[in-house]
Amino acid sequence: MSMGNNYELYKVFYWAAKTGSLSQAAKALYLTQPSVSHAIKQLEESFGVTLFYRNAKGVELTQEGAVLYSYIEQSQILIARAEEKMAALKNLESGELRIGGSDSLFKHYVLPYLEQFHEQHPGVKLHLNHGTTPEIISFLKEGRIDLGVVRMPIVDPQLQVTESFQLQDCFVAGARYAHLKDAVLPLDKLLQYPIILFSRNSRARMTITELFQSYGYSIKPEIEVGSVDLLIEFAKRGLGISYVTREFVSKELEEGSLFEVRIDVPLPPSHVGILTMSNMPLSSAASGFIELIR
Amino acid sequence: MSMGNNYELYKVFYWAAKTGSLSQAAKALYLTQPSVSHAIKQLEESFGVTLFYRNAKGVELTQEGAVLYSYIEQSQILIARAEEKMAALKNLESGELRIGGSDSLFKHYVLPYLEQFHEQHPGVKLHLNHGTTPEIISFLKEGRIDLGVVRMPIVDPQLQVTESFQLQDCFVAGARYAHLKDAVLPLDKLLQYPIILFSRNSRARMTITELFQSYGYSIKPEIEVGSVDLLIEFAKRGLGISYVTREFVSKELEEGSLFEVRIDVPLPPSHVGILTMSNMPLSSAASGFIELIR
DNA sequence: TGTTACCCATAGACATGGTCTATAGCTCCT
DNA sequence: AGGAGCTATAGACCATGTCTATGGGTAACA
Repeated sequence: MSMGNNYELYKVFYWAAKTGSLSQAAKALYLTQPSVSHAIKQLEESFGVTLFYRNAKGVELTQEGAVLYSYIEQSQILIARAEEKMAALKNLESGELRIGGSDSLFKHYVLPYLEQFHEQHPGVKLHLNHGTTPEIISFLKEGRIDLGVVRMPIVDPQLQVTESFQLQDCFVAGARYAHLKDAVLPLDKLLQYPIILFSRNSRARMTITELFQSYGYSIKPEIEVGSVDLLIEFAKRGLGISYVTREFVSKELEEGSLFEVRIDVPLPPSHVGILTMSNMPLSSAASGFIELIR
Repeated sequence: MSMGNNYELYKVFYWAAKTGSLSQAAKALYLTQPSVSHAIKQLEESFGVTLFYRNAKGVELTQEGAVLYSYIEQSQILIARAEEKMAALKNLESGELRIGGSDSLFKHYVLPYLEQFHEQHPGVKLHLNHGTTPEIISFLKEGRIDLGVVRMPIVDPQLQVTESFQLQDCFVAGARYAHLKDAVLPLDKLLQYPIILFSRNSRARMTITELFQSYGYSIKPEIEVGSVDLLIEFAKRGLGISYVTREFVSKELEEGSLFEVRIDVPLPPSHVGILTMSNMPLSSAASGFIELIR
């Protein structure tokens, strides 16, 4: 018989050596004693060496057997650890979840889910990567994140999109423009006021620009800011009318520091989608999180 | 599917991960690609986790797969080492050989074989334990030595005896008794000279005492010494006639510093035997050595 | 000195499951 | 568009790992 064993035999050998008894090993492995006996014999024949002394009380390692055991023991322990670890990964007791998205989506939309997820699965490490939608898509394709949270629509055959939530953008203003509180403004009226928009090429910015163009107007911001927080802050201080996602200013709307400025055309809702790579399996953590979010 | 895998699957997983290709793994393991594909799928199902991303170029570990690999790689390396080591043990490139025997037998009989064995198998460590025959037998039964080299006869059902060599005891004297060189002495004549015997309860001492008794004489040594070397030395210096093993004084007999004192009754030859435990398998080193010695 | 009770070894029957061939689908490259 | 990689799937087959039944041996104990 040649080298290149059935590794299964090592498991049997390990238990036989560990328990000092073929019968005990058989019990531990849910086998019968003859099976174990046969397995050990196979190993011995494959090595051309006797591994155990057999006596009336059980078995005992020979010199050669002891040498083999010193290696196999470590090997088996590693495998046992591996199996534990895999179970932990599957049960979300360990592992990591890497999410990409914009800061504002994280803060106002993803955060509560992340908190809940982290509470349920404290063993899973969280990695957040923020960036614009195109950046997030790159991250995904490079395998740097497991899933991305971005605004719809996204069309990319490589990406799997799960729509998960609807957001409504709107115009808001602070106390200085209190007289607009109950008005419904036509677009041209609105444009007479200073407008504050997000400066970067965000989905929302593109949407509102296109909307005004479709009605024959061109919306040009008085102020451009780089973060949603500033958008809100500037509106509060009366520097103009901000175009923001309503869900992100719900607190301000409630407490009255901001109010919505209605206009006479419908603003299309925007959808938030969860992006994953199509044809690429999800990690347990990622699929667990997506399940939670829906 | 539950935990407690066929460890054979890990071997397949290892090669798939290592080569980054199920087809390559199949080649390495002398399997077909579908077998490997099936094996990986089994592992994945057993863990409830995807281990590889499949793409047109081959496969790539997922997060979970990478975790598994970090454990399995070590485990497989250990097994590979174990298999190498076992082959080395079998081929006597490593291991150890523990022999018990009396100093004189080592020096005059075992040593040449040991030298030859060591030359052929320099990787095998040698351990020599000297002691009397009963001590050697104890060592054997305690498992402290692999084989013992002692004088026959030995009767012990637990021991396996291989007779290997015949020795002839005889009386020798030095220059001072040169006049006895060509004589053949009757026993009573011999007893008029001072006799030097080994002091301990050796097989040789018992044999000669019994021999004289069977002829109605009692042999009482003038001098008792504790080693064969002293037995030889005292005879050389003319302190008396020593009873020694002829083969141990072959050098002295040749160079003429000692000569044999013949007597008129035949001295029975004694046999050297190799003792091993019966019903206990021999180590490769031990059986290799026994094979050499015969 | 039987008797019991535990070991391990062996033989032979059986069925599981690992391996194969054949085939299809996919992606990348020319 | 065609070819050459890759992996997945389906289904057949038989090797081999597992079982039951049995035997022999040793240790403990009455």
